[in-house]
Amino acid sequence: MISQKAKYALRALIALAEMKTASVSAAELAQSERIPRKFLEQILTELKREGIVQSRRGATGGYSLLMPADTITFGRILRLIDGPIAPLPCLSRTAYRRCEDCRSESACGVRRVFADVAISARAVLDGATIADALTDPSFLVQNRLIPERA
Amino acid sequence: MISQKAKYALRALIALAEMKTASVSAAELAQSERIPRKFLEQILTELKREGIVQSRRGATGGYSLLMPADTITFGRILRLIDGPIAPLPCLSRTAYRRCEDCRSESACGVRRVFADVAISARAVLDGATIADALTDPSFLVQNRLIPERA
DNA sequence: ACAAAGTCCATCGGATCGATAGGTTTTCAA
DNA sequence: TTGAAAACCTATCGATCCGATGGACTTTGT
Repeated sequence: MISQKAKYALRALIALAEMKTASVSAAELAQSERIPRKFLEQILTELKREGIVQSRRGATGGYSLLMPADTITFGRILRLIDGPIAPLPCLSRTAYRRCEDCRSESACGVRRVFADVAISARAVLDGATIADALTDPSFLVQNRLIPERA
Repeated sequence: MISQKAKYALRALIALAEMKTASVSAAELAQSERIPRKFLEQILTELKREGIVQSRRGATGGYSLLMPADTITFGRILRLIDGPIAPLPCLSRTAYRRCEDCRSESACGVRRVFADVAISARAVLDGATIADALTDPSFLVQNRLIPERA
């Protein structure tokens, strides 16, 4: 199960991608997406630090995407918010950690099985982008973000 | 990330499958697998309640598999110990729950992407069994639990 | 100057995780 | 028949995480 926070982050990015307007305030975004405002602010700040989102302070300030929606992968957001995608620490590429009590990594049957899970999960999550998740299909076609939905 | 408890459960089952002897005490199993004994007892009790493992009480008591190792899937153990495999509650087959704040399930872009993750994760986990994870390959061949390792 | 908005940091209640502890019941063997 | 070994049951614990809230501060446009 992914965290609520990661869901919020993804939905916020999708909403930002759908907005034509230059920027949206956290308050507006919170209301339209039904996300607790202060919590959303934290999330957006993280996304900003990652360089995914841009902010402008002061009155008329707000947030906007800093990169094209079809270059922001689910995998990147998930790793940022929830940590490694791999189901075992010893299978993470981005945050490898040896399993404390494991005798031999190469002989570990549990690891062998979960390696397959990790591979396929990564394939999906590093392949899917915010653009793939936009709610209005006509938007996708109009903007040529995806060729067509398979 | 799967829980430590699920890892213990899988390792315990693998160890039980590898044992030729009729039954093993929790204490022995705990020592050989380096799992906290009392914690392991809880796990084995759960596995027993599920009908995966058998127990005999009293002196000379212990645990043994109640079904062939190649019929015990990773998916089953994971669901028992860690809960649903699906990354979103609204994608779980075994424990479906609507996402509280979701407007429309069918229009949810996040859901669409994670549906693919769920499908592939299930394919792997419901396909892999304890027999697939046994450490000693010769055991597998000898007992014809798998034809050969791909 | 003031209001609106982002930023920073602390805290909080509740849940979960990993484990430990102690007592009870069953069983076997001496 | 009694004592040890083992499963079984329930409670509790400390640490961490999760989801969220609050307040103080800074920046910015009008």
